[in-house]
Amino acid sequence: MKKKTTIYDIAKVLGVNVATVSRALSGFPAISEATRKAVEETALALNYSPNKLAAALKSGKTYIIGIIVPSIQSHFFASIINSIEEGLKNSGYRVILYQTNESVESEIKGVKTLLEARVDGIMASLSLQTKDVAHFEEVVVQNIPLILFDRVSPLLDVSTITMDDYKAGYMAAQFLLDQGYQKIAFVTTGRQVNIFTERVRGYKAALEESGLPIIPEHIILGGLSIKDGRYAAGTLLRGKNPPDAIIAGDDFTALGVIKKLKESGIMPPEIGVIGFANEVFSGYITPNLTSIDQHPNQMGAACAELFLKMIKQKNPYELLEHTVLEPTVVERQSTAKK
Amino acid sequence: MKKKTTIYDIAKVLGVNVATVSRALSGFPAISEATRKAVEETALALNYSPNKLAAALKSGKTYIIGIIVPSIQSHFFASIINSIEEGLKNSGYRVILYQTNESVESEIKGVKTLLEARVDGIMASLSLQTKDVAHFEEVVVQNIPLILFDRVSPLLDVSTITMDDYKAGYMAAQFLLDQGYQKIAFVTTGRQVNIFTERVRGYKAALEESGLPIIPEHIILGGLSIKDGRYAAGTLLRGKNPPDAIIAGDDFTALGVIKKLKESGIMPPEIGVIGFANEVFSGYITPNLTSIDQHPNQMGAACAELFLKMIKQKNPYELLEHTVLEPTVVERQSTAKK
DNA sequence: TTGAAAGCGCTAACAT
DNA sequence: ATGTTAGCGCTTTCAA
Repeated sequence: MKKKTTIYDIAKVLGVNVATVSRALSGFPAISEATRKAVEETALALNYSPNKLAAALKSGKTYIIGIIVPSIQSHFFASIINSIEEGLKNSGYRVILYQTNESVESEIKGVKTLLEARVDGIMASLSLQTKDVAHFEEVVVQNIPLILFDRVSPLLDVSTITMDDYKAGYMAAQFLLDQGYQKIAFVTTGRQVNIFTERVRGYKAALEESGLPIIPEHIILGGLSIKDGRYAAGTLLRGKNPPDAIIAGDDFTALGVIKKLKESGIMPPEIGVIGFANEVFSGYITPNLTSIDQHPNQMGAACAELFLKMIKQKNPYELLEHTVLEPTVVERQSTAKK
Repeated sequence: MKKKTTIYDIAKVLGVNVATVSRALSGFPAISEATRKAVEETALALNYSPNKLAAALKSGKTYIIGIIVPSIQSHFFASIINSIEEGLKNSGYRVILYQTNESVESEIKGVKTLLEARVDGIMASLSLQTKDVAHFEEVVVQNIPLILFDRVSPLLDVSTITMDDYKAGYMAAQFLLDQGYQKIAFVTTGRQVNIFTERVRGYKAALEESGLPIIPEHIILGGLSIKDGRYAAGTLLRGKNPPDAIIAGDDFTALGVIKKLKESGIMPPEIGVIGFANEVFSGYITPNLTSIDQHPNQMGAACAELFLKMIKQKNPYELLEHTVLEPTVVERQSTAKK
């Protein structure tokens, strides 16, 4: 292993002090132009690459921020991560990812790992399993900026970036009502996660406002997946009071619902179907799926912006923001009731 | 900012030496059970969190490996990353991601960043823009394990994990021929990237073996995207010798092709369509898209395994492996010629 | 403008 | 089994 060049090597070559080299390299103002130039040239000649570890150890800043997400495979989270990176690009911050795969244990491990790596900040979206959030408290105690996005917890007194999920649920139901549908079912997860419970709340509110009854059999709390969607659709069709429209907790579930409907000889929009997340494929399946867009890019950009604001203050927690983004209905064929 | 607990604090409390604490914490064998227990308890009581930075600075090992990919948004790369993480999970290695967004400058910056972070290894898939790979040479010079996957370069003498892209192209064409298609077009990118050129080579070989002519107008070298697919399909349909089947460089492009065909009143498999990557949506669009599966999970697992092998040797480059994975045709409706 | 020197928190010889 | 001690490569006072 070739020994790496350090500032000592540069200092020795030039016959100056390491401190001078350090200053020259880090853009310290009180340095003669000649020295700076000489240092830079020598650094290049010796193929010098600064050891950020040492700098971080000394300065206490790693310029790394950690992102904890349930899964990187989902287009929603991948887009958020993309936008966070984009928003942080010019600030010198790099990003480490940690996937929880919807497991709390993994999430706990992730927080620990990031803390040990001495990241300068953490952005997290909670796993479906997460109920207790004690593992995040250490982040706050250490005064490290923590931002929760999308899946947040009221138990944590930190800044958040979320969707207005109540409104999203309301919008989905109202949109179907406006199209003329009357018996609207909701297929989602039973997990007590705010984004999902809020959507159901919004859905119920829309029905009530229209004077429609809330039918318990129309709310199916299973899982979220293509398979769960198919299963739930089957249950609804066999029920004694089949719906004329179905809201699915995400687009994958909606896909399963559509599959089952088509197999049963029903082609949406005969029964209306609407999903959440506006995945890539949603515009291309048959029929195209109407979906609630949750604007992951806005969410990621907001995370980055907020983080940069937080680190500018002496105490990051001086500032507590709760940004709520507005969902949008992306209208397509699956709800085009004539 | 609360001052963090260090091993010195633990040592002071217990009246032992820091080295003892360090040993107890890192599972050094020659330590009395009593001491180990006392140290562990005190560590817990003081809410100790090891500073990996300091450990890394001293030991020269960060236990972080960097992954450079063109984009995390693609299901293909997301799956690979997932599998790498999975394969590394129990070895203590963590993963930093760097996205190039298909830009060389970004790739160069990524290599520099990872080197500065003193990662213990780098796994990379080249951007479409990348021709010169000098920026990766420094990694090899520093004797840091470098593995190239999927999009590799012959200019770099490192281990690789790739698909047999020649075979993939051959399989796609042969599969269509077996279905009875005769005039097969290929829509892909003109970039001189091995995976794409190899596929075209395989495609040509299959045609030749069947005694079919290679028609230059049937090979469209534009870009890879839904838009590019639509455009290329339009060009092919308007040509004086329209094809009866189209191979698209990826599933998104295939999606564009299908869209254009449907708009022109042609429903595949009337004209056969086949894509690459077997994206999530491919099984759900209408008609379902036949696609060449590139087994990203196998690729990620192979990367992780190879990396672990490399670091086990004194000289990581003592071992040079070139693993080539086999593609698979996932047959669906878009090629079901009767 | 530059130099000297003290650490950041940990590990790993080398001693005992 | 445990203690001593010298760094890892850098930043950052304090002096000059």
